[in-house]
Amino acid sequence: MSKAELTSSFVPADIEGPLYEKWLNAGYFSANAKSDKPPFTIVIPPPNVTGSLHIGHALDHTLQDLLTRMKRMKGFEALWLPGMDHAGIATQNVVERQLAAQGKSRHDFGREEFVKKVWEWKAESGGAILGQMKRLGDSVDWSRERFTMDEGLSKAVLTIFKRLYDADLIYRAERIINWCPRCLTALSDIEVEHQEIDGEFVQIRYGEESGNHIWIATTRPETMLGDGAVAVNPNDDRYKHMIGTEVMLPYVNRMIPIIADELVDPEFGTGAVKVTAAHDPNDFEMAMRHNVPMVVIMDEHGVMSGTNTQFDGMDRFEARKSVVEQLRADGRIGWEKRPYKHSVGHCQRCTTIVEPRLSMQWFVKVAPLAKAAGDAVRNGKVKIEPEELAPRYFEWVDNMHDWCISRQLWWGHRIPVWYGPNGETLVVGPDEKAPDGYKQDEDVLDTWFSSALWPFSTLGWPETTEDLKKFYPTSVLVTGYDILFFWVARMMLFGLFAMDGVQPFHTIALHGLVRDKFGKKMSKSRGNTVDPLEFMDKYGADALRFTLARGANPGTDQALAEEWVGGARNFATKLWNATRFAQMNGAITEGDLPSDLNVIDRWILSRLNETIRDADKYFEEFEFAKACELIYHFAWDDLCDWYLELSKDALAKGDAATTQRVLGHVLDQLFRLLHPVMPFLTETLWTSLTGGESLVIADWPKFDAKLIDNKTDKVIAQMQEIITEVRRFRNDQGIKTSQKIPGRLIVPNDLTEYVNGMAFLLKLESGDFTPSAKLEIGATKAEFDLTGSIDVAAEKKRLTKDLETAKKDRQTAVSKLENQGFMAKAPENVVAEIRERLAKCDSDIERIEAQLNTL
RNA sequence: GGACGAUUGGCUCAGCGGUAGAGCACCACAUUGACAUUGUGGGGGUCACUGGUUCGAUCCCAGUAUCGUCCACCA
Repeated sequence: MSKAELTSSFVPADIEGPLYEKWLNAGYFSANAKSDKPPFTIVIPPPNVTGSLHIGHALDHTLQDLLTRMKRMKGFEALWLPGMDHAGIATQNVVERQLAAQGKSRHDFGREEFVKKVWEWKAESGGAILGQMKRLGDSVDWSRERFTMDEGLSKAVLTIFKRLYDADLIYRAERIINWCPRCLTALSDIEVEHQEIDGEFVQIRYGEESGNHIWIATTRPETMLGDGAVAVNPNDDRYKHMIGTEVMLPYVNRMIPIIADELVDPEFGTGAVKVTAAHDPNDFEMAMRHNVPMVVIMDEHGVMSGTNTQFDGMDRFEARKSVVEQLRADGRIGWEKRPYKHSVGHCQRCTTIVEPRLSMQWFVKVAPLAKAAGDAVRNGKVKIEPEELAPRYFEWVDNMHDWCISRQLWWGHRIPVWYGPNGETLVVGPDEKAPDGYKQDEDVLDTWFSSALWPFSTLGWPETTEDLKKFYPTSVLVTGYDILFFWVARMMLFGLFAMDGVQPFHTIALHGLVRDKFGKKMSKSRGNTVDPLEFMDKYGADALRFTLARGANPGTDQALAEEWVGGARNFATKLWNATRFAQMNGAITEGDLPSDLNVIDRWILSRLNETIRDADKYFEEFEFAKACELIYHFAWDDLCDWYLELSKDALAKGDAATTQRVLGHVLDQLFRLLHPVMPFLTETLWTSLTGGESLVIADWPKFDAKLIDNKTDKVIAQMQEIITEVRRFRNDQGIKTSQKIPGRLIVPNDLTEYVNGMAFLLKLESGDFTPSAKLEIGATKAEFDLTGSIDVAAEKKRLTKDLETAKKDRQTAVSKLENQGFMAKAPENVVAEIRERLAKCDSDIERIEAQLNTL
């Protein structure tokens, strides 16, 4: 391939699409497997179903793709396990919302037709979101994409269901579950979000004042209609005598017993608790212990029903008000606390307040599964990065309640249980059929039930496929900590169970969430969301990727502002122009590195190798932010600001084969190192510079210890100091940057070779002149002819300031060296360093004072 | 009520037992031939507070305060 000259000084806006097509068509993403290394498999979360790319997905995707690209360059066969799942509430909600906009509901279609409709919509939006993800430059071989809803993976769902059922780990029972009256389905515990709300807390009297009566306190007065008992603590002296007696429940006119249960906290409220067994999990527990009747008083919409009171037909919140009013009118209310802050569960999807409700559901018995999932991390089979997040995982896994897996939706995997005409129950596995006359359970499975199968179902399980043998267990799961419980922990539960104790992945790498520029959570209602597509349009996919990767400290949220993306775009431009400069100056990318390297060459090669070594380490440790920071500063500061600048003189003279080769080498390696983060840009620059086929299939840069040369740091630091000082002097004297002035540098021996280079940068013209100003920078002297008079005041000000600083620094050093404790206990190198510092301060002070005197 | 984390320049965040860092923002100057999506120079922080350990603490320890997140059956 020939080298292509870069013409414009800006990165073209349209490199992404064509490049991605090129990679795809060339088969780079699937064809570069090198078999001498174990496969690197990465599990990726199913994209959301909102139909557009969310910034969180962009982050996920960027990091996953980054690792994949790096591993491929390192010679691993790196595989993504992509797919689309989300067979759950979210998907159904979206479609139902669309139907509602047309004044229709799913019931206008019937189950079969509705499911078909969701499929159509899903294919469309799924395709859209995949397209958007591709714009980020993913290196997925999408030919392996699988839908868990398709036949093959339904098989996995059937298989695991039957296995769990046969192992007594799935059961059906009537329990209190979280019910969303809007989505009309059961929810698992983690699909419920608890929020503090302003509620009420009221004291209510059961029974007549004249007779046996008791004051209870509740935040949910309307549920009194379903009370089956009142509970008190058995050791509560106030109520001991009442235990076993009965009180009259108002309106319902039923006598309910007063029972004793340890669960009741005598300190709280009145110390007497109403027991609404069918609408509260605690009450349900107590009711089970004491045989209290369970009365359901609401229908699935949260409307009061079946109480045979005037409240039937009222919405639950309306009923609450109404019940209190009636009680008040009847003199049954004691104190009322309003507002009363307490925590109430909301449906994660639609924010409706969840109604605990007694109903028949399917559950996974999690205790043994969760134990294994916890142990896998405890015994090191699976590592959580960063490890600070492990306690969260343990807390959840070790205290998990049984998982309600049935959903009263139409979209999803139907529960594979069939009921016979005589009450038979039959679990139908794959390749089995229920007998005629049997009817399938109407409910579908929780999304996460099938998502939990991801690491192996996408590889063909339950068949023992070649893929499964090769790629399971997978290597790394990269995802946000927000779905640690939803998805990650569930994959652990099922993976360990289905695969006979083999973990689904060895590392869980958790990143944080993307927040707005002030670190606030993004939300539509707050209006502070950002659109990744918009940023990609404006600044390019690479700029977005770089921004996200640069902000990705493990497990930590990152603030994202448009300015940061702009900054990343600037970085891209910088690299672009550095490459143009290299091309214009004949950078060479072939052949061995020359042996006649000067100190500047040795320095940049040393810095390059340090950067390769450290950035590689950081990438491997999922420290993306650190790796990016390192590369950024190497590229911009070391390479562009110093190496290129210091090389200009030599390059301008046209006798710089060594510099040309070193420059070509450094850029070549830099682009390899940066490729996983900025694939499009580096591909363009690298192929243009080297004429290579593609960076995607190039080798990862190799750290070369022989090129580390720390002695060069000191020399370069000296040169940097000289240049900075002279520039500062020029600046203080008001000399234009572009203006050449007569001047010369008198440097110590080790710098003589670079005098011309420095003078070139500082726009100093040698020749005969009478110095009108002098500077001393360490062992270097600088002399200038400023023709006119120099600005004495400015120079004095500067020197005085420097003098003060030097004196202060000197004092610090002196007091340390005079400190006997320090001298006795501090390590030698530290003492030596302080001594050096003192010496430098002394000479600085002497020099500055001398200069001041001459002014 | 538990768990985890945070508190560092105007903003967002790194960092570290040995004279405080970045990006952006700010001020001044500059249209120089890689780059104004730039360059050069500059200003700005007693590293939340209080104790302790240490020759030395922004860093380690304890406590306090504030904030954030997650978990939890407080009616």
